[in-house]
Amino acid sequence: MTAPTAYEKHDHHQCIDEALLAARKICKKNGARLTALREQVLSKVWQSHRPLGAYAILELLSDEGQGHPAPPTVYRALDFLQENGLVHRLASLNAYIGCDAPGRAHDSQFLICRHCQITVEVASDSVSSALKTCAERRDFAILHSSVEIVGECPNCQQAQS
Amino acid sequence: MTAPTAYEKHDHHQCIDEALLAARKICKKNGARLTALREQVLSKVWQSHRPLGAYAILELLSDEGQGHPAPPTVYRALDFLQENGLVHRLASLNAYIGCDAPGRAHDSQFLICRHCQITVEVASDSVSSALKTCAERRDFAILHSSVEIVGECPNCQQAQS
DNA sequence: AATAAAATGTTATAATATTGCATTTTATCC
DNA sequence: GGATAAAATGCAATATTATAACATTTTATT
Ligand SMILES: [Zn+2]
Ligand SMILES: [Zn+2]
Ligand SMILES: [Zn+2]
Ligand SMILES: [Zn+2]
Repeated sequence: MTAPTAYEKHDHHQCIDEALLAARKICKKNGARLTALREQVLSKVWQSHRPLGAYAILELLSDEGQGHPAPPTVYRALDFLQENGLVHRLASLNAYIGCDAPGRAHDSQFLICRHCQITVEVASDSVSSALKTCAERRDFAILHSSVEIVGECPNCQQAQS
Repeated sequence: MTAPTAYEKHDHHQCIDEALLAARKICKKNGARLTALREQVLSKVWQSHRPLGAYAILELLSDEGQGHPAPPTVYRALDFLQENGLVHRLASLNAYIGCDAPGRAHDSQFLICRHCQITVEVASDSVSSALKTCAERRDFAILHSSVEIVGECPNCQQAQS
């Protein structure tokens, strides 16, 4: 099994299902409580491979008839999901996306298509080690790092020409 | 002459002066108008090696008795400065910092001390090329990229122990 | 000097995020 | 099982960051 690359057509329900399964497993291991609300937020985040803003998630929850939750509800769920490595926040977009490799410690590296917004998480060892070397050279102790690369995905480049 | 490393004690007035001089030169070359207001904003941004929020800049301008400018005033100046490569925006902090190498095209790479907030811009070729390779491998066309590494600067690490 | 373009001033408002406190749900202890 | 504590959620208000829309002023061009 190869992971779907997001750009390609794929059975996206599988992405959501896998994400939820992985999340349950990880939370169990961490002794963290993946409540119904948190699962709902996580599945909204996974509804596409595009980053989603907190207020967009809020609307989706409303639409689903879960009452009309207030912002803190969503932000708290997102905080929980981030703490448990299940979602990442993309600072340049004020938006959130499901983590592709939850459970493994890793920094945050993304390719973001400015056209279609499809965003893929990458886990480049050479990027990571370049960052590490760069920091070490300056005696800087890394706590966490984030890489956000904005550009055009293969599909959108083709559509252009 | 070696560039001050921000962590070390240095004559910071020189940083500000150099930044202003460089800015004038670049704007002249670009046919861009570095107005009094824009210079004021740029020097506020350079008042420390710490990223500064738009509203903080606004306050500094007020304190200086330039009247009480409104947010758009500052945001417009910051937009101008960014377009001309004189400041960078740090998305993870919603804050702005003077560019260390204006004039040369480069992506945005920073080491941010979460303790003292001192932030240094780095220009690591190995990071840049790792990013490039990583994107190419996925047929992703980079428009721009940003790297924000959060951790502890050498000074704050020492103070710890 | 007349005109157009660019920059700034001003007011209002949008978008994102947090604080503080009440209530409910879940876990823990006896 | 019932009492207690801890965690999660609901909810109202508000803080923070950023932009839109339009009037006025300044600067450049003719
Ligand atoms: Zn998918
Ligand atoms: Zn695309
Ligand atoms: Zn300095
Ligand atoms: Zn520090």
